[in-house]
Amino acid sequence: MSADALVAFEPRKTPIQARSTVTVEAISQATIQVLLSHGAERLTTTRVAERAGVSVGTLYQYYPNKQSLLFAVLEHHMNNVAATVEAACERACHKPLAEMIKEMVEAFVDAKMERADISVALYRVSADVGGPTLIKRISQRSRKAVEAMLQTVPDAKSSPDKFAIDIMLAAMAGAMRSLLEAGPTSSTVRKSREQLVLLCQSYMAAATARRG
Amino acid sequence: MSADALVAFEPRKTPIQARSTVTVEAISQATIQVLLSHGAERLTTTRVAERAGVSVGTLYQYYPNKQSLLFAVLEHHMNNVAATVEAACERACHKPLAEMIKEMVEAFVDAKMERADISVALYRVSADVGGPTLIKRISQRSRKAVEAMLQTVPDAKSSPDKFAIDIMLAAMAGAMRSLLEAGPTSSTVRKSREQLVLLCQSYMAAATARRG
DNA sequence: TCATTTGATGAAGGATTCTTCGGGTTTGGG
DNA sequence: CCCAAACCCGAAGAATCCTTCATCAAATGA
Repeated sequence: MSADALVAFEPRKTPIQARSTVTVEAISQATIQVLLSHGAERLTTTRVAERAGVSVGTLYQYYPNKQSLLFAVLEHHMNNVAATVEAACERACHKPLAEMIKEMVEAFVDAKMERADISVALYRVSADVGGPTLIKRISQRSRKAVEAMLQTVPDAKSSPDKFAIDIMLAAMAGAMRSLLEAGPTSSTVRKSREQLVLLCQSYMAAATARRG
Repeated sequence: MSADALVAFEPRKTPIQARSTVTVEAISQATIQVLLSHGAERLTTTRVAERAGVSVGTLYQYYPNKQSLLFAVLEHHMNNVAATVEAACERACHKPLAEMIKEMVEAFVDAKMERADISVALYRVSADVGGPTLIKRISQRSRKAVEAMLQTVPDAKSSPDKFAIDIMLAAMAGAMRSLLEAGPTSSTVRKSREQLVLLCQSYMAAATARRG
């Protein structure tokens, strides 16, 4: 899935009148609902249109194909998580390293858990919709946010390099995925949350020491 | 995908004569080759049979459906990686903690890289074939191996609990997935390998200290 | 050798889904 | 009020693909 292959998922037409704006939003919501109620396997364009209360033809006026439906939802979800992480990073600037990491990780976990059902459903379709490409693009945003945050640590040691941050984020996201796909209880979520914090804290501390 | 849903992927008939053993193996190999050359999207039972040099009917005599083809390949691949990790754990018993982790992580990374192309292709189909369920089952094997290894650390501190080990393995696997899907260069692989070691080492050290 | 079991064939049935397009409806400005 | 643009409709085209089953071939072993 090359980067420019994503153009095949871009909207076909932009809503102009208020009427169509509502329609597009309804289709987007219907996509999520069908995904949750019927599963990715049995998500059809007809079913989504039906659920949205419009006809298939209307759907195809705004989304060029079935994949673009899921792509839009995936993109929105990931942007949402990335924004949450970025916000946490800004809030945590100038605090001690351990606290920075804690806030960032907890923000991520909480954002994912907020919509755990959607997260799990999207894992399933991610691959068919340019997920990896999208991930590359969006995780860079998070990486930069974390990087900026780390450069404000009070203690003036040098901070970990880009590579280490990428590893940390990938590890965090990967562990979270495992957790979500296993169907976590509120107890395991709580424990995972703190363990994930510890994981990232100890790695960042180690990566910092190495270079400092 | 519940655990007992996996029965739908189990072989339909077991080869008895040598002739059919060859056939089944050919089909399995053909599945991988079609997966790599045509992609998961365009992997059809007919194409696999064609590639294997048999007819579709023959294919269906041993595999109950299309998914079972991919399931078999996925299962084989994961068993292979798990076995490699287990072997590394046994070799690393009684060594210092840091070295244990190093050998385990490196064994995992190397096993994945050995068949990087297959790994990436399987990530794509994993979800459609009971991947998460299979992962749960097989990652338990790795967890137990690591657990056993950790109980032989010379230094007599208490070792991390099951939960921490699960987190570590999930993080390791998740980071590796990110790496593979990004299409790594030999340089990034080398760096990732050592960073992943550091990640797991520092986490295990921290988790041990907490409880010790 | 011959009957029985095992293995292989591949055309065709059956089902599903994506996507288009010709035609009707609504909106909003002039 | 009127018209062009925006919007919506949904039956039908077109393309795939999965899976079966009746039939033929090969192997086994008694």
